[in-house]
Amino acid sequence: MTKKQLIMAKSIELFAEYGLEATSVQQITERCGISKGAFYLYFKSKDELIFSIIDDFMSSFIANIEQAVSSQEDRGKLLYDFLYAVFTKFEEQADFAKIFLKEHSFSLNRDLLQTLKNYRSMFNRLLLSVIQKQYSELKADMQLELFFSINGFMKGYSEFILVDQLPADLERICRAIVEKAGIIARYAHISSISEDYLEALGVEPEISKEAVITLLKETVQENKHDPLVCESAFLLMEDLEKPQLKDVFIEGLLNNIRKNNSGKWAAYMYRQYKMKKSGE
Amino acid sequence: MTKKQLIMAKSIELFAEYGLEATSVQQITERCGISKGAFYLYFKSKDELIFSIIDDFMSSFIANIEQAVSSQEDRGKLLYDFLYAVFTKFEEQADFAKIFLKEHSFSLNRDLLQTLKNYRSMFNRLLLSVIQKQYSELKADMQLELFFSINGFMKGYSEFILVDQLPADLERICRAIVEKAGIIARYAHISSISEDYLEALGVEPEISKEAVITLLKETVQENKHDPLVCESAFLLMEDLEKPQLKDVFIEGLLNNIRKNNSGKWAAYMYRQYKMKKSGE
DNA sequence: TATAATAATGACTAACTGGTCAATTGTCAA
DNA sequence: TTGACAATTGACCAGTTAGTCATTATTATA
Repeated sequence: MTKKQLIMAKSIELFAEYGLEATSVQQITERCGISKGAFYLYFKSKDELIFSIIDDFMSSFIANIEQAVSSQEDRGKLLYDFLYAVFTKFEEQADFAKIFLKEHSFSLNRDLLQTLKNYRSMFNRLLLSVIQKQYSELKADMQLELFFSINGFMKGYSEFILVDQLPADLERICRAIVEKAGIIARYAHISSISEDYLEALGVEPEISKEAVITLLKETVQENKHDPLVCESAFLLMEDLEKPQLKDVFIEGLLNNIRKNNSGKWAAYMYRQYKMKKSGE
Repeated sequence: MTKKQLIMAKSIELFAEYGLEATSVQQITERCGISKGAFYLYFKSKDELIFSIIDDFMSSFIANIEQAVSSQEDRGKLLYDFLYAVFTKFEEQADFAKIFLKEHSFSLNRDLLQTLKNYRSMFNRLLLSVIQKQYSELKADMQLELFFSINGFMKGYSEFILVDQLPADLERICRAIVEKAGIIARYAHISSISEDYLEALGVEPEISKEAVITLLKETVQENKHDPLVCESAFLLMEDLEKPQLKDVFIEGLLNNIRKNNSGKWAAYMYRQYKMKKSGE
């Protein structure tokens, strides 16, 4: 573990315990057993550290869910996989999830707020797409109802798992939520919120070709030793500049690079970029 | 508006915008147009201010809900009334609700945390009792499921109303939630969480006779001019010391004192105390 | 071993925090 | 107009914060 990773890991512990504001750089360096100066060798500021932590977690969070969902062929199991991916990650990274759950927006840097907003809308879009696939027979307004319901269930159970720290059977929780979603889809009729809100939910973030290439390059950096990943990434970059490969090949290449979080994230953003392109 | 109320009102605005920690006493006094010294004439410390704000809101919040629920004869409408009372209060006091929604626990005074926990469990008990009455045919484990579901719905919609600040039709939202609760009660079978958790949800706080009397005295203080309230409060105090009145009279006296928040709160705590007594 | 390059330190600064209190201002009865 | 009392002020204190930088320790290289 590099010193940078050490700082991030220990910071997450402290942030989860005391909060972002109330944790001082001093405390962080003490827990890491390094000097204050050393901290500033790895991060320009406390804000940058917070940004790194959130960005790190959220990108791998989104990428994980996306992978879980995209690898599920059976439409009837999509929501289950989605939920299971969410809760597993939450349980795995309980400390981070606590920060995320509790610290909503206050006193965060503007850029960070915007980034968080982007991630939230990515998450919303993922959940929405799951609902649209698994409950395709529903009208838009009732899909929105389902969205709110499932979101609520997730919030409630997250708090249960994280705050109360009680042992929970994730599979059972997911099955219970899926059951409830199913019966709501089947029997509910009253819509609570205008379906116009659907648009506001998952505002597409701007993704530039350059941003995707940067992500691919990072993936290459982190997988220097793995020729399969590197070659796949280079081919993908080429195809971004001059599209000629068939979709099936691209999907294969994307699967090749999904070896770690950085690769999963690059793959996710690649697809988003492509989808946006083809939509135009 | 007294200066104390002014400080509280302006503080709520600032806390909702920047958070409890990030708002300084300086900022508060500036917004109020008073000096720093003046602040400390009305509050011993910043902590005491925060405590006052939370205590003020929460006691009236709980008391309001309790009144709404206890005055509803039709069991089928209990949940609706409960939800409507919750959301109305949230919309009314959006700034406070934001604080409450966002600021979960970090770096708060121990006493304050305990107080918050007490209020939360009062809230939980209220919701549970509503569920137990309106869905009395359900087994305990499915009542717990309902509790989690409704809690989730409330969280989701609260965020929608407060954070996104969109115009919302409260009645429609409440009807939609009640419908979903009904559907879940009717068709759901998978329980996600052991029903043992029911006990942990609404741990009864300790209520002493003295505490209730103090509340009654405060009510008298705030309603000096109203002989009906004063007389009722005194009779209630007497009956606490030497119980002799029939329940129906006590209920009447309690209704008499429910003229303002302080009275509602005293009435709520009186009943809680009585219920605990009779349960022993 | 000697030298260059890199990593790490911790005393320091300037800004801000919650909280205090001697000094000032405002009020009102005599 | 005076004087007693209460209300109000803001300079001030001790403590903490994020962030800096001259100095020192460690490592790699020749």
